[in-house]
Amino acid sequence: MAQWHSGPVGAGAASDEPPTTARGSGRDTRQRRAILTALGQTERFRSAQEIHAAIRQSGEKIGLATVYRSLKMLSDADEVDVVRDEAGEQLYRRCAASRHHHHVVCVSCGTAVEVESLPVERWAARVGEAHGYSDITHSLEVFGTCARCR
Amino acid sequence: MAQWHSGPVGAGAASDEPPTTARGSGRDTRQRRAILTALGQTERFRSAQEIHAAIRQSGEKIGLATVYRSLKMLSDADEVDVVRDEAGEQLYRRCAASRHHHHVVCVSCGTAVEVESLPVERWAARVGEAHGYSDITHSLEVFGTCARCR
DNA sequence: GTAATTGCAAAGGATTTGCTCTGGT
DNA sequence: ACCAGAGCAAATCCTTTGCAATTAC
Repeated sequence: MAQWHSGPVGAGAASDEPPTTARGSGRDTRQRRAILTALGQTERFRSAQEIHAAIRQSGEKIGLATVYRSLKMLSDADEVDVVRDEAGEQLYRRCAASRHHHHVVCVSCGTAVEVESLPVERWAARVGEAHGYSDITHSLEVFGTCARCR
Repeated sequence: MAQWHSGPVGAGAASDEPPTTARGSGRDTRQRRAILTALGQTERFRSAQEIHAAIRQSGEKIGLATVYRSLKMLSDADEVDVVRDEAGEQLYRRCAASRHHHHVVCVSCGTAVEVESLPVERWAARVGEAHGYSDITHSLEVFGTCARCR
């Protein structure tokens, strides 16, 4: 119940290796690989359930809880970005940038592009402090309809 | 399941009358008045459950579903602003401004101040369009610890 | 009188968790 | 061997809904 926000949602991690490599995130299991592969196959933000369904359709057998647990680990490790759709559902996507950034997300298909803006970052910090707040963070996402969905 | 964002969360409505007046939002019932009164008593963002508890503690009898339904109507009518905390729970607050605006929210107590920024609005529109998206909207909230909670 | 509102309680839906089993190292 | 990780089902938790009983107008 009403626990307050403690940090910005979303960040990212760079990746040179094939998306099927697990790296620092725990053991190298078949399921973990399947999830990383699935994440690497699209630039769309998808829900845990969609990702789970996609993996199953590819023939892999995997439990929903495993998908949730893995996505949690990956997001905690900043290896995937997370946004919430209007319904409050969490959506995941693998990001290229490792630095702080935001997204322009298609409201129709979830396809997103990464963007950054120093001016906005500064604006948030300045406004927060100007009102007497400290430890300023912010959440920001831009939504719209992408060219393909128009 | 993954329904995409369709509009910005939060707006507001002006109010000259006492916060206990219902105005255009449906019938004037005891419960509706209690909710508006509760909303008028704080500038903190609170969950439907917290508001429900607050009303009950004040002696009024009211059902949780009624609180949810009323808050939904009020937010649809832009009479209350809504934000989501980190857990995805929806939090409500009555806002003074009727124009589009954002908030600096205390991560500890939920107290918020309204802010606006044309530069950021423009930035969002420009960036979205620059990437080929149309019908641009955005969600933005600034978080921090307020002076009283420091 | 009539339609909007309320109140429960049940239903929903996303996410988490308990616990045992399996497989990586 | 050891223990992280996987499976599955049950449990959470916020929020919505069905439906009969009320109540505003």
